[in-house]
Amino acid sequence: MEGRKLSRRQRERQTQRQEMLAAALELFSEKGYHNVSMHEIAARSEFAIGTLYKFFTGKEDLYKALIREKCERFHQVLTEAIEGAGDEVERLRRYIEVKGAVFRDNVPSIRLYLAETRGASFNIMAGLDREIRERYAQFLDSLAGVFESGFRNGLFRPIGRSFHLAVALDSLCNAFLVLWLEDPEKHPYPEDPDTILNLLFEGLLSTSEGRGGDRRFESH
Amino acid sequence: MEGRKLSRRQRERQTQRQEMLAAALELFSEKGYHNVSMHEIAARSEFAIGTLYKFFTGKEDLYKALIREKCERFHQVLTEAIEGAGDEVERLRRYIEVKGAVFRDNVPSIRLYLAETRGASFNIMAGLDREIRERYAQFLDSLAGVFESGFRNGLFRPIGRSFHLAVALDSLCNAFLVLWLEDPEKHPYPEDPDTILNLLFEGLLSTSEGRGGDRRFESH
Amino acid sequence: MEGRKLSRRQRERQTQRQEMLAAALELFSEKGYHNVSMHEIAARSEFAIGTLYKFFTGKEDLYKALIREKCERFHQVLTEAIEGAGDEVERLRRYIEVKGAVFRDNVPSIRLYLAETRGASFNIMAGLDREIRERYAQFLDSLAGVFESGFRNGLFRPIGRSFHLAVALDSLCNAFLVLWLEDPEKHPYPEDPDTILNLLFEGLLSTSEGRGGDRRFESH
Amino acid sequence: MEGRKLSRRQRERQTQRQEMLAAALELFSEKGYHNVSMHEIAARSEFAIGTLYKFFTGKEDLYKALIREKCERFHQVLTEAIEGAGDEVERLRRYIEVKGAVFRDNVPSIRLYLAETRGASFNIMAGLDREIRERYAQFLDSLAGVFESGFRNGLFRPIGRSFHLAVALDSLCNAFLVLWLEDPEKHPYPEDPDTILNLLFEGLLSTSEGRGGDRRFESH
DNA sequence: GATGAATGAGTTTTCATTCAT
DNA sequence: GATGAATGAAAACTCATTCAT
Repeated sequence: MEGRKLSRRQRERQTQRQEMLAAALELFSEKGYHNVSMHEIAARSEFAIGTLYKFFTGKEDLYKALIREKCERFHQVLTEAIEGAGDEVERLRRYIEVKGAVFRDNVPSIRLYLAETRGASFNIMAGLDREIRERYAQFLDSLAGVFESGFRNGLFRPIGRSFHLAVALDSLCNAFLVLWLEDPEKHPYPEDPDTILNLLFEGLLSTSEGRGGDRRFESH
Repeated sequence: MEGRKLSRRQRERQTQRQEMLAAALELFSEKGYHNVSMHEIAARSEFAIGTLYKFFTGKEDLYKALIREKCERFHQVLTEAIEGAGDEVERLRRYIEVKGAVFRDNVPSIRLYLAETRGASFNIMAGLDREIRERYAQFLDSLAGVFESGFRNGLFRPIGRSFHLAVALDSLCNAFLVLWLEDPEKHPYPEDPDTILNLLFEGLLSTSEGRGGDRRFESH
Repeated sequence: MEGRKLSRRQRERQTQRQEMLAAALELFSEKGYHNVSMHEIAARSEFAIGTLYKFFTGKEDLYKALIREKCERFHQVLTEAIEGAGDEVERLRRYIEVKGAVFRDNVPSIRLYLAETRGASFNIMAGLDREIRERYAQFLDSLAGVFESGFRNGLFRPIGRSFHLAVALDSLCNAFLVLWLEDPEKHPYPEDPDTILNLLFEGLLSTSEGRGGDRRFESH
Repeated sequence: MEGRKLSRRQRERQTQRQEMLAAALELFSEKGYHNVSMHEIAARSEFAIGTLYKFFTGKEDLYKALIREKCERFHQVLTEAIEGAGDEVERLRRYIEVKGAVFRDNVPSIRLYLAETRGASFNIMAGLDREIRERYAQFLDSLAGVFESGFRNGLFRPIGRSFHLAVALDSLCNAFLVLWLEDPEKHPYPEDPDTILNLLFEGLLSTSEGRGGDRRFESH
C-alpha cells in the first residue's frame, strides 16, 4: 500500500510494533483500558517495558494507536463492501456478510471497537473519541448513500431518511453481533443476510405499492 | 416489596444511601468508573469516606449497587410501558415514547446504562455484567412477547422471529438515542414514535399480504 | 509567634510535619536533592509514603518548604543580630558570632543553605532560587545598612560602597565557615570575631587618617 | 606534559573526547548534573551513545573528567597569575584580573566550578569532591604564599594569618563574581582590581604604622 | 456510629548501561 | 570500532481501604 522499500530494520520495527499492539489488544479487550498495566503489556508482548516506550509515548498513545488502526481497517473493509459492484440490495447484503466475517475474525478488536463507537465511552483521551466518531459518521454517510441511491433509482420506497436507515441497519447488525458475541451458540449471526435485511425490507421495497400499511397508522 | 415499617433510623439510612448513590452517579457519568475516586464521591456527597464504607463494601460494590438500581428502574418502567393497555402497535409506540422520556430525564444514568448494556463492557466486576445482561434479556423477552402476541392475533406479518424483532426495535431506539445524546440539536429523538416504528412496520403489517417483496429476494 | 490556639490535632500535624522535614533535611544534606527518594524520606521519618503526600504535594514542594523555612529562620536570626543594640562594630561582631553559632547548631541545614545562596544552584524549581536570593539580597541590604550607618557617624572610613562591604564581610564569614565545615579541627571558626573583622577593619576605621595607603597605590 | 607523539588515531580520539566534554559542559551548566541524560549528551555531541561509553565508563566518569579538567585549567591559569613577575601587590592585582577574565570567558564552566568549590556540593561521587578541594587547597596555599612573602619583605603588615588572607581574598573575588553572574548589569566585576584589593589593603600595608586601629578594638 | 488520617501496594514513566550487529 | 535498540531497576505519585478516636 505504501512505498514498498522498507529496510530490514524498518520491517523489524513494524513487526515489533505489531506484536506490541497485538499483546495490548488482547489485554485491553480482556480487561479494559484501566485494568491493564504497561508492565502487563510488556510481559505479554515479551518486550522490556522500556522498549514499549520507544515505540509509544505512553499508555494512552499506545491505546490510541491501537484503536485508530483497528477502526480504520474496519471502516475501510466495510466501505469497500458497500462501494463495490452490484445493485443496492446486493451491496447491503455484502455489507452484512462482511461485517459478520470481520467480527468473527476479530473478536478482541470488536470489543474495543464497540466500546468506542457504541455505548458511552469515557475516553477523556483528548480527541480519540471525536476522531473515531467522526470516522464512524463518515462511514454512516457512505451507507446512507446506498439507500439514497436506492431511492433515486426506485429500488427502495422512501420510508425514512436515508441516514436513519443507515443508522438502523448498522445498529441492527451490531445488535445481532453483540448477541452472537455473548453466546455464539444461542444467537448465531445469520448466515443469510436477508434475515437481517428483511427486517427493514419487507416494506421498504417499492414494488409493494398496493399495500396500505401507512394508511393503517394514519387511522390511529 | 419489603416490609413498610422502617424505623426513623432506617429511613435516614436510606436517604443517606441515596445521596451517596446520587453523588456517585454524577461523577461516574461525568468521568467513568476508573477516573473517579472514593474521596471524590465522599466529598461530593458530603459524607466522610469511612461512612461510605459503612454503606458499601467498596468502590465496586457502590458501583454495582448504582447500576443495578438504575437498570432495575429502567426495565421496570419499560416493562410497564409494553405490558400496559392497548393493542401491540400502541404498546410498541408507548415503549418508544417512554424510552425517549426516560433517557431525556436520566442522561447521567443513561451513559452508564449504555456502557453496561451495549458495547463491550469491561465489567470484570464479577457478575455484574451477567446480572445486568440477564435482566436485559428478560426485558427483551417481554418485548418479544409483544411481537409474538401480534403474530398470534394477526396484527403482524411473521417476517422474522419475535426475539429478533425485539432486538431490532430496541437497538433501533438505542441508535437514535445515542445520536441524540451526542448532538441533541442535530439528531433529535423523534417526537412521533412511528418515525422509528415505520422502519420495521412498513412491511411487517399483515395487511400488506398482496405485495411481493419476498419473492423478489427469492428470485435473486 | 502565631495565634496560640492550635487544636491538639493541629499541633500533632505540626509535629509530624516537622518530623518529615527533619528526616528530609538529614537526607538532602547527606546526599543532595536528586539522590534522595520519597521512599527514603518516608522510611527515615517513619511515615508511610502516602502520608508524606498528604503534607506536601510532591518532592519539590517538600524541598521548597524545607529550604524556605530554614532560610527564613537564618535570615531572621542574623537580621536580629545586626539590628540589635550597640555601635556598628559591636553589631558586626555579633553578626559574626551569631552566624558561627547558627552554623555550628545547624550543620545539615547549612549545607543546603549554602547550596542555595552560594555556588551555582541548579534549582530549576520554578521560583525557589529567585525567592531565596531575594531574601538573601534583602539581608545583605540590612548588613550594608550597618556599614552605611558607620560611614555616616564617622566610625568607618569610606573605603568602598557599603553594599560591597556587606558582600565582603558575608563572604568572608562563609569562607571561614566552609573551611570549618570541611575540617573543624584544622580550620576552627574564630572564637574572636575580630579575627575576621580585622581583615576588613585594619584600615577601615577612620582613626587611621594619618596613613598613606592609598597614595602608595596611586604611585604605582 | 605528555609525550608529544600522538598517532593520527590518538589525535582524533582526543578531538572526539573534547567534543563530548564540550557538549556535556553546555548541558550540565544549563541544567545541572541530574537533569541531563546521556542521550542528550550523545545527541548534542553528535556521537552515538555507545561511543560515549567507549570514552567514559559512565555518566559519573564523564562528569568527573569534565570537572577535573576545567578545575585543573583554572587553577593552572590562576597559579601562573600569582607566580609571575612583579611584587606581591602586582601579583594579587593580576590574580583578581585574571580570575575576572577567566570567569567572563568560561561562564558555563564557572557554574560547575562554583558548585564544586563553594557551597555544599553533594558530589557523593566518591572522591571527586575531595580531589577538587585538595587542588583548591593547594591553590589557596600558593595564594597564601604571596601574602607570606609580602609579610617577609615588609610590604604587608601582619594583620592575620597568610592562609586566612588568601581565603579572604579568594572568597571576596568569588562573591563579586557571583554577583556579576547573577546580574552583570547591576553588579559588574570591577575593572580596577583595587576596588577589591582595597577592601583588604586599606590597613594591611605596613606604611600605616602610625595608626591605632588595633588599640581601638583592644579598648572594647 | 461517624470520622478522616494513615497506609502501602501498585501505576506510569525515565534513563544509565549493555551488547549484537 | 561505532552504533543505537533493548533492557529493567528505580523513581514519583495515586488511591482504595482500614481503624483508632
